Amino acid sequence: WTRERFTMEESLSKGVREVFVRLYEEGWIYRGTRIVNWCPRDKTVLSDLEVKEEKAKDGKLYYLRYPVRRGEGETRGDGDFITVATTRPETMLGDTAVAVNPEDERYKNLIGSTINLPLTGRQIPIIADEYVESEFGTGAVKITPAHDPNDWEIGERHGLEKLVVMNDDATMNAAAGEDFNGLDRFAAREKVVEEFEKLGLLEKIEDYEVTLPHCERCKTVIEPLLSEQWFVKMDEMRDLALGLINEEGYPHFYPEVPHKKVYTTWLENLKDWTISRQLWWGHQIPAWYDKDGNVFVARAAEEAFEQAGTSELTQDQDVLDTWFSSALWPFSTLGWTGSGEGEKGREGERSSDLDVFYPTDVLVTGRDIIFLWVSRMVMTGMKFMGERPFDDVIIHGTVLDKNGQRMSKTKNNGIDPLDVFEKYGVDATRMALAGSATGVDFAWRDERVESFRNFANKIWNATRFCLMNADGTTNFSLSSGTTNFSLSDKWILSRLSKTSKAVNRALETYQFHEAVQLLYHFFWDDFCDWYIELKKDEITAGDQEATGLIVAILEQALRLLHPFMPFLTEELWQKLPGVSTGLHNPAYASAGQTIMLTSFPTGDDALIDEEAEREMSSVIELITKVRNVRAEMNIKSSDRLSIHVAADKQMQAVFAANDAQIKKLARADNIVLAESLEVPKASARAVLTGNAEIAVPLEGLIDFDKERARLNGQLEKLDVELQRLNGQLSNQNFVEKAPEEKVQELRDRKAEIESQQKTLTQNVEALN
RNA sequence: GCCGACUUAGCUCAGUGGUAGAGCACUCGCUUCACACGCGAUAGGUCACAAGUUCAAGUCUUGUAGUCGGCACCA
Repeated sequence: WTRERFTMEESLSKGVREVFVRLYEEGWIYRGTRIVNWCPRDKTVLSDLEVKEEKAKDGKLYYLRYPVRRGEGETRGDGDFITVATTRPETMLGDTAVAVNPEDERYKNLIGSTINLPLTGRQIPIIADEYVESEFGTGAVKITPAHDPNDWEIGERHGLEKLVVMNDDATMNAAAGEDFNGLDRFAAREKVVEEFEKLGLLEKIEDYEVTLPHCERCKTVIEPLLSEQWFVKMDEMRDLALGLINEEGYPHFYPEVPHKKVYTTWLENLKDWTISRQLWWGHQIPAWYDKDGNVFVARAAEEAFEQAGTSELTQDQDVLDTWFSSALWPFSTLGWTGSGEGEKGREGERSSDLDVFYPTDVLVTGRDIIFLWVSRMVMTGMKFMGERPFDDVIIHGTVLDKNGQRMSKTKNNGIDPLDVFEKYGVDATRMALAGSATGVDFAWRDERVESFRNFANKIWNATRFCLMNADGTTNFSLSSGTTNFSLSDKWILSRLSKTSKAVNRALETYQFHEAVQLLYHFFWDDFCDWYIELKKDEITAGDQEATGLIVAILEQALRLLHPFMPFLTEELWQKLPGVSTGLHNPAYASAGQTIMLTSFPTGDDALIDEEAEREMSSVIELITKVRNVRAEMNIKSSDRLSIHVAADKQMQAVFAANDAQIKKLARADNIVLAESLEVPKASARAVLTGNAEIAVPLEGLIDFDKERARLNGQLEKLDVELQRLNGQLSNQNFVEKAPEEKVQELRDRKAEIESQQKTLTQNVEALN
């Protein structure tokens, strides 16, 4: 927080003025009169990016007849009109020409003629311009250079007068004529149409689907208006950004599709950037004017006075587009002011933040500001730092409402994050969002946050359990007592290491949802549902070694979870016995004790134990099968069972070593291990992977029909899989062309299924 | 008009050419002493549609439909 920055503070403002002056001096910033996007309500100019196109409800196309003049002061006969079509009839008051395509046979003989422009008493020429498409409308276009960007360009080409007929609030001005002066643009539109009708010059009105530009902020229809503003020339800026992405591939977009292409295409078609705004809030433009209107661009008033040789100057009242200062963010926040302070690579100076941190690694943002912000940071970074501002850009999805609609104030379908925090907690919200960060838009679901609230509660309770018996436990380390590790210890350490490695891999490529899933399932399924349950007896009995180990594993898990659930994990970590600054990354050994400064676990290859994972799978499978028997046969949990297991010597040894844990979790009184089963007919049966078999004697409890149905259900499932395997294995092409490993894998699986089917079939027959 | 993405369980979404997954919801059972915000066991799929490539397609190619997004034009 010592580096908190705000673009309006002095240091950053200094950078803004520096950049403005330098770009002005190089001719990359200029002041000019152009057709701009004007919001008549906010009374400011807007950049193209702040204008949103929306379909108009009742668009109309008006066909207006302009009388063609025959001789001095008179028009031709009744039929001598040229008809133009327009969606904005009021702009005809500012027309200074009518244009037709030079090749259009209908109008060829009229080129060079003059029109008596109705309602104005003005006379305007008919000109020829390639821009006009003969097929569109009537093939004749009214030209209003001061109120339409395309018309303005035609006006430039033909040296037409640029007649401004509107005020800055979109009312008509005196140039529009006495009858229209002061009328709002839409009232003027109606009046123009009425007048044309009266004159018999309104040919027709057609319904017409039209999209209109709206002010992004206030939704008012934008008026294209001739206005003097400040612009950044984009030719060189665009080339800097295009060169970077085309030649060096920076920035890397995550996900690359579709953002890289959209970004590149936008750059290729870029027009100049309007940077002045008629607003109160912002960086005031560092330009001063003398009484004759001469411009002095300077870093400060004194510098302008010096240039002008007078202090009789007034500063430009306009401010800069907010994105102008934001465009400098990657270096202005690191101390760059252009004056040399804090800048890179200056010999003899101590290393500055700019030296250390620029270029940055990654920018995280939404796609709606790729053009507004990301592209401009790239441009100014290249221009003023000489290198890219960041390597990677993560574009995350947009949060939609529960119906998949974008949230908006007008629809009132937004959610208040503070309400969500209040209801489910900040950590749950954070993890729910991280778990949704796939780059794709996603619908907001309270239930999803709720599930992570439940997860947070799970972590809290698991920690509580570990701490209940941890009094006096101070010595914990994953490597302590290595020789005494039980199967479940080796298994959980292997799972922890694999999870750590996978989480790191996921984070390296910004797969946050993947990291969230890994951690959720490691903590809940592996650690809570299995490991804690397996170790419960040892821990509640006060086994110090077991407690030390479980605390060590918990401590690692909390570190892994910390970036996703910072408050909860810090709170719990502080409560763990034996935590100290000794666990910090060595660079922070002297800081106050906090989980924030511990190293992020990377996993330990030495702890990965495939054999332990295989053996543990067998134990889990055994317990699950017995639980299934219990559930399907409706055996009360208070009824203790006896479990008979037939397995090879190796598996017998595994089950024997975990006898106590199996009894506890399967709620059994004893386990009989042997090469083959010798049990009464009234037993429920199941098969395990690896040719093992179990039976649970249920004298007086078994329902033979139900057991038959249960076993047949399992047989059916196996049969479905077997059919598929047979299909593949009988395909000669598969056997010949698929990798040998894959073929062998299927053959092994087929053998496994056939063995299990054989056993299950015998079991069913034994029930008869 | 141009470009792009998406379409997988009831809902919201993951999914790396090789046995389709999660959370929530649903069904059944459980006062098992960390947690009912819980535990245990199930059920639920024509991976939008059609063709193609491949031994093998949710995954690659093409087309179609629908949904959404971006850009442009709009006399």
